[in-house]
Amino acid sequence: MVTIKQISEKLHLSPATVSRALNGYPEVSARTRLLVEDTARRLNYRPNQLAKKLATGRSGMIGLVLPPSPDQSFDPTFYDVMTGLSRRLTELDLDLVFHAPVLEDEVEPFRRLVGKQAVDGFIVTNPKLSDPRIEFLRSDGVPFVVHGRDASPAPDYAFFDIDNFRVGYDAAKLLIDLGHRQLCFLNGPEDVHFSFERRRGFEQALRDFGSSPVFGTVRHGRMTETYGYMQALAALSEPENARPTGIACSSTIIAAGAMRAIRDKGLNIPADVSVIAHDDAPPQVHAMGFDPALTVTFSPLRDACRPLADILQGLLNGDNLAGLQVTEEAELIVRQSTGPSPLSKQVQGQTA
Amino acid sequence: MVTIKQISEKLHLSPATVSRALNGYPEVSARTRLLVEDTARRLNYRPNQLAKKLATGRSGMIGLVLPPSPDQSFDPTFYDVMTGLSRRLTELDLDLVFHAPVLEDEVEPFRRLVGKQAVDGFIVTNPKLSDPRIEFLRSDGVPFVVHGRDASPAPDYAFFDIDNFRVGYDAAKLLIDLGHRQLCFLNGPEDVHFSFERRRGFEQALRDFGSSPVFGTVRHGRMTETYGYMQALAALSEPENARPTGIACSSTIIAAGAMRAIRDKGLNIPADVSVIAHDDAPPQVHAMGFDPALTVTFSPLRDACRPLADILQGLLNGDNLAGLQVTEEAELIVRQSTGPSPLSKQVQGQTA
DNA sequence: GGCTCCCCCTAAACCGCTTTGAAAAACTAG
DNA sequence: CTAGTTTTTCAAAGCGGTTTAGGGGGAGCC
Repeated sequence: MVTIKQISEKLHLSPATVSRALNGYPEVSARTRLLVEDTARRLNYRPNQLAKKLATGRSGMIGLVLPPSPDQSFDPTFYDVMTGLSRRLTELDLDLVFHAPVLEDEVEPFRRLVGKQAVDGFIVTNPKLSDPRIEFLRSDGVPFVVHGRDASPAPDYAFFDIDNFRVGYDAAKLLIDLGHRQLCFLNGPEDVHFSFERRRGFEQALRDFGSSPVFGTVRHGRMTETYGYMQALAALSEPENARPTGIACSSTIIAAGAMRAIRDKGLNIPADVSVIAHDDAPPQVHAMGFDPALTVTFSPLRDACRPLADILQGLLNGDNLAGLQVTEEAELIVRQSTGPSPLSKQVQGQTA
Repeated sequence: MVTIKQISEKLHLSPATVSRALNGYPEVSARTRLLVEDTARRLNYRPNQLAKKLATGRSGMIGLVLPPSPDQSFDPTFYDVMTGLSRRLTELDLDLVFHAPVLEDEVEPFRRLVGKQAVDGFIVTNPKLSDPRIEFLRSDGVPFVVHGRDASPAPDYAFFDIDNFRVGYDAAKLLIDLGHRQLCFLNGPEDVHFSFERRRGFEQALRDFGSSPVFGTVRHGRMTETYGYMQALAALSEPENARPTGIACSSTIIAAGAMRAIRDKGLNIPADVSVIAHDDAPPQVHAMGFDPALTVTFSPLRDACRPLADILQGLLNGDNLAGLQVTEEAELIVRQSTGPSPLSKQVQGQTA
């Protein structure tokens, strides 16, 4: 392995100058810089990361801990985040160190990594409404950025989130605008912030557009196809006057289940029942291809990776927190799975 | 952060002694050692990993690169490996640094990590028959262990694999013993070693037990439910005399598809068609619950993680290669998805 | 008492890089 | 030509550990 010292000797320069030249410091002449850069290249010099890190006090490692999962199954969205994150961090010359917690203690990997001084910061995914990992990192003063957020009304940490209130709001609004008066929202788990926000948005829309009364029920659960199927089936089995004509889903996977249930009931989409979902574009489900094409609020998870990485870097550079709390809007894309309520003739006048 | 120097000053000892005491070197008195250990604990001393690594020349990091996937979808088995590996490596005080390649170049992440001197070794998963990653690492002299192996008849690297020849052989043998004379093998992709080996085993069994002629076709493809469904459907649509009564599958996911196809054809399992699969126990599919219970060759992926990690550690310690090439047997578990051939009366005499 | 031996410990070098403080070199101005 | 700046370079001190070479002092032996 070729070191800075070797280069300096070869060039009759001091290691200090070589280091400066390679790291773009101004106090080195252009000629010397070129010379150094050239020899470094020719000698195929690679700075020893460890030495660099020891000297600078930065490890260049970012901790990523697999979020705890209720059953031991895998959250496919995490995979998406992980790969996207890795790619972006690589560009920033940071590395991802991955840990899977032993199930009992979700904080332990963080404690361990912090104790070892092995990482400069963390990315926290799938935060709970009240999350012990966030609590720990905050109290320990370790830099971290959250994908999503916890329940605190004004978080004092860096995060990247989408406007989940709007997701719920827009879904409900669209359905209401189409004349639907009996809605059902198949939301995510009850203990995560995004579900909470979407529910708030959903219910706010019910209130805002309730010139004629609109009814909506919200159901919570793990976002699986089965959950979507079962809950939609249950909703559609209600007596006629409580049966939803518009179903909002917190994920495309849920929507897949819901649509299956609708069909099993002998109903048509969107003639009898409209379906809208939030789509964060997990590749598995995208490939599925919905028929009819699904109306969604759209915000690809992968798109979150770049900001997440960049926010973290900002954090490490000591940037102001204000710029490191990002909330993005999801895009409403209307396709064929939503249409006017089958009962809309009765209420059209009131809506318009 | 408390350092060795602080401890040494507090105790009026030299840093050298403290270092020795903490690392269990013999040339330090029992009394001193206890003293040092005790103060270290009280002061909550954590050795700086970077400094340690710089001094010892070991980074304590293991590289894990997401294997390239033909489409961009996720191989759920990789997740299993990743978590299991992380847990075991944590016990060995090693950390996993994760990289996702940009799609064009699967070797690049390795080159990068090696260049940065960021890792002590690699775990390579999903090897191809001829694999550029293995090629690179070998030529570069970096320690690595392969989960599976490539096509070389006598690999000169460390690996952990299951006896895939036997997997194919046992599956065919079981079906043949049950009187089946027309078999079909829905194997994995053509360009991976395990498929190749299983096919070899499968075909060997056909030859070994061919006192009465046995026919078997082997199909290759990506191991998805759809693949299983399509291929099984195709096989079952053959003219009567070429229609398989026993289907072997390279994974439980394939089997799920195959079983669906069998049912769609109005056939019964195992009365009309027997199904056997290889089961590496990915949690997603396990949960699925087969009906009838699936006969399998069994070897959980998770079980591979511990040996993989241990082999790698052996490698880093300079152990002899011979002990670091491990092939394990899969276990044959006969359940309800296999039964005598519906045509067995005709051939029973010849088999017994 | 003098000698060796062993045990326990220390001083100092080292890992490869960064960074501070100061000196040398190269300009600029008077 | 000298004094004063500015630019460029260097020596040396870290970063926090490990490790080598060596030293003090008590025990054992003659």
